[in-house]
Amino acid sequence: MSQRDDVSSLTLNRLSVYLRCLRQLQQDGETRISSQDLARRFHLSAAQIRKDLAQFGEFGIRGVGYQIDDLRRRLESLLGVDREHRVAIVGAGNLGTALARFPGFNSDSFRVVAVLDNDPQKVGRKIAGHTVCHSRELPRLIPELGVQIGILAVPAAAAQENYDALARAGVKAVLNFAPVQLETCSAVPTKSVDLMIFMEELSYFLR
Amino acid sequence: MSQRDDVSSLTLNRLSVYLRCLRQLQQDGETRISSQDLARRFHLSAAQIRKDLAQFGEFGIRGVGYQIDDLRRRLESLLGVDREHRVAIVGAGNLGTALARFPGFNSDSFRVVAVLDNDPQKVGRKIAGHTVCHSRELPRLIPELGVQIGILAVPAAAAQENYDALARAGVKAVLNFAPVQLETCSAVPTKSVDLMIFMEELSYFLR
DNA sequence: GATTGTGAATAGATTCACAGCT
DNA sequence: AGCTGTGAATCTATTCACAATC
Repeated sequence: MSQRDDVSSLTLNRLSVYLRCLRQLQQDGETRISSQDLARRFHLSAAQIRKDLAQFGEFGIRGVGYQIDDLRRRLESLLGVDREHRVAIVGAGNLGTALARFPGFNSDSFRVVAVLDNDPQKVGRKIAGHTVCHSRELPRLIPELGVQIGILAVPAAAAQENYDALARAGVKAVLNFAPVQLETCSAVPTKSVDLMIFMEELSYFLR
Repeated sequence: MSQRDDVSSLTLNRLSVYLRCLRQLQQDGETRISSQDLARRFHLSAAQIRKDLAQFGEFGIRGVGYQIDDLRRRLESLLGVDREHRVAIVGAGNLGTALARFPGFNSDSFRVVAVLDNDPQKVGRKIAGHTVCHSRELPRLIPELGVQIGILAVPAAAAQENYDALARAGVKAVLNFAPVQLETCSAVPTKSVDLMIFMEELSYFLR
């Protein structure tokens, strides 16, 4: 169970894809699969599957393939989704609200435990079972609720200060939806999701 | 104005970032900037800025730098965001609703012109000024409204069929939020945004 | 003197192809 | 016989460093 920190984001994202495929296969009643069949079935690359997995150990059986249940469990453990992570959503606008209701955020691996906003109008409202708290409570709530992951769903102008507040309060990772290049501290890994950039990429192909 | 189709996604995404930075600078009243200053100010790489831009022409002045207004316009034209693209959102759940209200989708470059759903409960409702139409109207509406970009905000199980319907109806690009590996036809470039994969990547760092 | 644009160098990711197990 | 795990080969992306230009 090697755990070097130099695993690329590309690899990690593919591991998530593999995990999803394995779950599907298991639902379909399969118990074993080869990298080749996995690749064929889900439009992936067999060599890449093997290389990706090889970074973390020898999970397969030569001449046979991978035991689906076993590999699934190993990937879950590797990605850390075999335990529950507590999530706080900062920003209770359209996006924050949609995220709070997102099924993936109320699953076995991720659980929203707080929704915050600095707009007095929104504080006190109920969203997906959570009463919106004022952002000023953030430094208290994060440690109190054991929040490990912060989700930034605030306007661009407010993103940096809220990132800083989350980092100071002790979250271990941040998912940012605001369209800014955050100045991140390396102790708090951050992933940015920027809709406008995706749209502009598509726009490039419309000519 | 070279327009080869072999520009990497990474490069395109950085062009979007540069564009955003230039707009900010222009708002701040700047008129000229060097790759070095741009890099310093927004935590980018000067050499990479120059290489990225060089793929499309010579936009700068040696010894001087880049004219902000000029470069901004060239990037806008390059990315195709100097014209309006019509957008249809398929799926009027939480996410579809949040997207319909997203300011970026009611801007100069992108305009939502239709929201569709196959749930009779949702058809007829108003979302951000749009009356939700039934998905069966899709083949008629897409050409009629001149929709170029389709946004998939439907459950995983419905994603492929709706992608196919959008492609058949003539959209030129698709942004997919459903957690599936779509089988895409190469004529309709597709970008997938998968929240669960982002979360699992962050989860990896929580140990 | 300053900065771009770019070939050459380096680093990183993917694919190939086969030795080594079962 | 069949499939994994992996070194070597290829392809892609980034960084370096400097000649060309203003």
